[in-house]
Amino acid sequence: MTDQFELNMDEYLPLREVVFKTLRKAILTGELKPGERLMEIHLAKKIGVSRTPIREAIHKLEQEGLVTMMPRRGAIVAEISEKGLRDVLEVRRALDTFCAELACERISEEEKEALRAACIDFEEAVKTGDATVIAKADVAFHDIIIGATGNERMVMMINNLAEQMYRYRFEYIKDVSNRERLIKEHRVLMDAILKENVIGARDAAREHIDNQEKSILMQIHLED
Amino acid sequence: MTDQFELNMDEYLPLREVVFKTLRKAILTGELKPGERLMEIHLAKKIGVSRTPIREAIHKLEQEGLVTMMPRRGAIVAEISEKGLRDVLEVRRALDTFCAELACERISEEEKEALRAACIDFEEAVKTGDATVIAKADVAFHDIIIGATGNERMVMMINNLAEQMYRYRFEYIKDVSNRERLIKEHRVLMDAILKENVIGARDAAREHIDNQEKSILMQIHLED
DNA sequence: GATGGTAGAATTGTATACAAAGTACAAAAT
DNA sequence: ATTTTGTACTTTGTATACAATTCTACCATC
Repeated sequence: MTDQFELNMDEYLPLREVVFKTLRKAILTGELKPGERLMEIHLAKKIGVSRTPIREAIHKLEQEGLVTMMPRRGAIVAEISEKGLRDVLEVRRALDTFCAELACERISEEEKEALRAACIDFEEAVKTGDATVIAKADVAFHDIIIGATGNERMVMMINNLAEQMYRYRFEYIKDVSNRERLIKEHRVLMDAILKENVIGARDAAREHIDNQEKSILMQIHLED
Repeated sequence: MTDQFELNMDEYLPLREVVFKTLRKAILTGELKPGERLMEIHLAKKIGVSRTPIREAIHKLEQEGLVTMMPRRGAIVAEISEKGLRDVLEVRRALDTFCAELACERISEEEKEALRAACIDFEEAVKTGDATVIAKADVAFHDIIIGATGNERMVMMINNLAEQMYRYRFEYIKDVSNRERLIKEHRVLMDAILKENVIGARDAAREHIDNQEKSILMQIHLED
């Protein structure tokens, strides 16, 4: 009587989506480096499809801000300037602090429980020392807060902004010296939200982004 | 000695862009109504191009949130729910208040002058009574404030959010009873920014969006 | 040596062809 | 009368062909 026949009838994914995900991953992991050209025929041959889905995927990546297109001369992996990063972080600061406020007002009991669990998961992840695991746990923690706003548009927009910074964020997490601070910041943010302390949550969220910005900008400057 | 040779070397626009703009305008003006199907062959014949640029334009519209696609069954003009509108407005509230704050801190003398001019232009536009003219002057006024932040990403994101609501916003402006209030709100917001009164600017921006939300939601409910 | 022009290759933009899936509707079955 | 099913017709997804533009390299000219 249950939906036991809910077997995945919807396993179809257009090739353009497959290609899109493939290329996005390649960009976010650094396999495709900023400035590198994306040539349709080459990618088509490499991935084993025709040019059409490649083009559609590249256009989607352009909309996401991960590639830059110039008419009649193709696409390159987007180069993000320091100014661009600052801009992204500035928007995130506005949205994340707002999310923290909203979360205080709207978070449900289930979400509170999930938040506690995610906070502990994050601390466990730090213990493993694996940056990939830590990054995932970090994303999960923040997703709960953002999701607690109940605002799907907000979720989409913040996810997109986060994507822009994925590479730098990952480097930030790899830096062991940041990890204890991250744990502390998560705790402060969580406690404020659990107590529905709006001002405390907002301040904690701002502090969290500020520190992220400092580290990322420092790291960028080191790269020269 | 000026840039008098800046002649439009870049008059080339890919067909996909032309089609995109055409369709977007049709959606925003209500010529294509929410729920209406966008069929590639029909549009191709109507506009006089092949399916390829049509497809690319539709995909772009999907990314902008103006159309909804279902794999293998095509695209429809996006239907925006009341919840969706509330969500958009909520994000705008966060961003617009933040922009107002930033504008106080960063606005240049030239931008202050432009803001004064735009405010007067808006009042003049209201006198004409033409909703299209008013809407344009309104957009110009807000564009100066957003632009004063110097954050290009912010500009892009707010523009996209504004686009989602264009139809409703337009109805709002058409309602004569709102116009005097709009003038007053613009004045209050401008004065706060010119005086670099951060708190006043933020409050004025919030009030501005709150009133917009009230009117738009009321209008939606009337439509039933 | 620098400049400019030209042929050819490479690449993107657009159109079209073909395959696969979805839709609509009428005839048949219950 | 309602549901099922078969079939013709649309429509989308992908591949490929062709056109237009840009890039590259080389040669001629100054």
